[in-house]
Amino acid sequence: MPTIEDVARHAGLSRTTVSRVINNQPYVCEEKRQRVLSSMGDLGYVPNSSARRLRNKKTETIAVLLPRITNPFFSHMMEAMEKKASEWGYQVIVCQTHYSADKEIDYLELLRKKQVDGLIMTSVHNDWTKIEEYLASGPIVLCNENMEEANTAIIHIDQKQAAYDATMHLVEQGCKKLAFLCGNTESSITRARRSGFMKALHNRGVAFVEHDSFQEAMDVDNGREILSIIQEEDPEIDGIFTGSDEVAAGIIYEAIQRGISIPEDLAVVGFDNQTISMLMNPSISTVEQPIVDMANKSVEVLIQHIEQHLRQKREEYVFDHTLQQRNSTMRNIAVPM
Amino acid sequence: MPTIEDVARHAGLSRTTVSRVINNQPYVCEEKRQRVLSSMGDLGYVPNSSARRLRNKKTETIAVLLPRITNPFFSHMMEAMEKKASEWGYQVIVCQTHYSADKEIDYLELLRKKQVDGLIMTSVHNDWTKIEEYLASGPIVLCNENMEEANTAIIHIDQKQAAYDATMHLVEQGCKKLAFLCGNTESSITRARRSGFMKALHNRGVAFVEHDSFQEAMDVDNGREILSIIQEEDPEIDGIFTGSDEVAAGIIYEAIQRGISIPEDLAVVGFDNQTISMLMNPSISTVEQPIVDMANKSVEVLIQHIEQHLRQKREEYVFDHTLQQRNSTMRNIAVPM
DNA sequence: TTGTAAGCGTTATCAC
DNA sequence: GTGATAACGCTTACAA
Repeated sequence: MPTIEDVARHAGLSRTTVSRVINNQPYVCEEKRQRVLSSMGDLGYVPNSSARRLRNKKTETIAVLLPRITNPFFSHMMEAMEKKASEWGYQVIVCQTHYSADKEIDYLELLRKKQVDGLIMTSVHNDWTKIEEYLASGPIVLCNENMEEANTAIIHIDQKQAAYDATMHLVEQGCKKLAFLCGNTESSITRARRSGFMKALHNRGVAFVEHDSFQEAMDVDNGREILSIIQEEDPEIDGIFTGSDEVAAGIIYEAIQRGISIPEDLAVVGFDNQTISMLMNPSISTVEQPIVDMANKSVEVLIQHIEQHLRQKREEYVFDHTLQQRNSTMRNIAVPM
Repeated sequence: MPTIEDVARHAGLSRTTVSRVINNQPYVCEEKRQRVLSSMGDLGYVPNSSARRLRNKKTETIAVLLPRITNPFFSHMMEAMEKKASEWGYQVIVCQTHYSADKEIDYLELLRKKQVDGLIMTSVHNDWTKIEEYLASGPIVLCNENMEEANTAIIHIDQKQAAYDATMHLVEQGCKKLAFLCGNTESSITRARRSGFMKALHNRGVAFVEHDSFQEAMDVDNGREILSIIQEEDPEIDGIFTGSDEVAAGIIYEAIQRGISIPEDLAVVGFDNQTISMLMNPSISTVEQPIVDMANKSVEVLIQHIEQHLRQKREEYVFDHTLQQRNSTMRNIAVPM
């Protein structure tokens, strides 16, 4: 592979001049500019990324941490983030934590090694005090989680209000005994949603059920298992708040197998308005989040922080959610499927 | 940020010795090794990735090209690839081509810039002769596509046989007039599947329909539109081969809206055995590919090529597929849902 | 407008 | 065992 030195020699000029041409800098006359350009062409020269990164102290790369890319919520986040980053000339490294605090730390280390200029976390599995240490090495943006103590940019919806809205909807449809499901037990999201759920119940005096296995509800299989448990242990439950459309889909699938009718016997509300929520039969009522807008904002804020060396300052962006009412909850009013 | 120089000074030793400790090299006595280790701890030293990349001429990073990460087929590929790469200590850059040949070239350039050590393509939008030029800069593995001319490692299933199997299944269920849908028109996959589809028809003398809009069928919305077109233009079609479960789901969704009964009026077969194919009601018959195995193999082969400097040699790995028969096609025999 | 030379933070070579 | 020193390929003062 030819280096800048080779190009300079071939063009009969100095490395400096070649460098100026590469970087579109002024102070190089048109004739020499052309000579450099044609030498670059002749030799098939391409600037070496590693050398530039070392010299310029920037990588033009960001890392995006998420649990698993197969979860549609996160793949939609990633799609938008990669697209936006690419527009700004940044590369994106995928970092799947698989819900592990240790893996999360491994990926945060990318910041200290200077392998990335900045990092977006869409899920959090360590305490903020632990994560905060990494802010010294580069900017971190939280997208989705809202940690109260976090002194950095955070992008999210009002999870408490969203859960409240969804739960109130179940209550209004006449549910008398509700179950609350969530993913990662200790996340800020779960705490906020639980609090919104409880608030809605409190207002109406409806009963609810806690169960250990309702604490790790992430995917279709979890949803199926949970419906089985509910049938065995507490068949009186007639309404379920789930934290994801996949879990809701699993519940509905299993309910159909067992001849339980949705929404009459059991109303179910999902989260995220994924394609599956529209496709299921019955379709799934769900809370819609503006995923693409949130993703775009996260990347913009991160790149701004990178380029302006901002850090250690809380900066909050709250996006709006909307409740999509569909057939998995609508008991009173007939809704065209 | 402290450098190796700072650590050396703090420990009262040379950079060389510190470097030896960092890289677990021999010829450093235990006492000094400890002194270095504790200096590193005191200063919070972390080796700078850019400097290492320049010096060692390797990035320990690979790029994975795919159309869109939200497509479940590709997100499952990516999940497995990132996991496997991570086990080997490699980072993964996501490169979404959005079906564009130009974007594909932009990402191939990562190889020439030495920003990645190697690259996996899961879809191809340029001619092989164009892509081949990049082999000079680093290894490329094709996972999913099978280009006949490609002199590199390729991992795939027998798409022709898979399409043949799926089509024969439709024929055996009594379909008299079939439609063939596919994604990217000019891909090797489409060519192979079309040829398998035709072979099955040829054997049985069944009719089939071509239509321009059947050529860009990638997602749920495309599926819905296509069913509308079929209803208007050729309602006699009673069996559809789709290249993806999402398209099949869209077709089924729209068919239900219109009161068309599946599989009696219309049998539909999907591809990939995604979650959606099990969840839909009726469930979708589909061709299963061993995505995770293919992804793992691709990463292993790529890393082997990187570390052993192999290149320019055709090397083919063909994986087995299986047809999952479900309710979207099973007319004769009742299958428990 | 152009070129010389220093240095980004590592690691490999070679001498001690 | 240990330590100077010279790269790796690039950019940027500073000089000319």
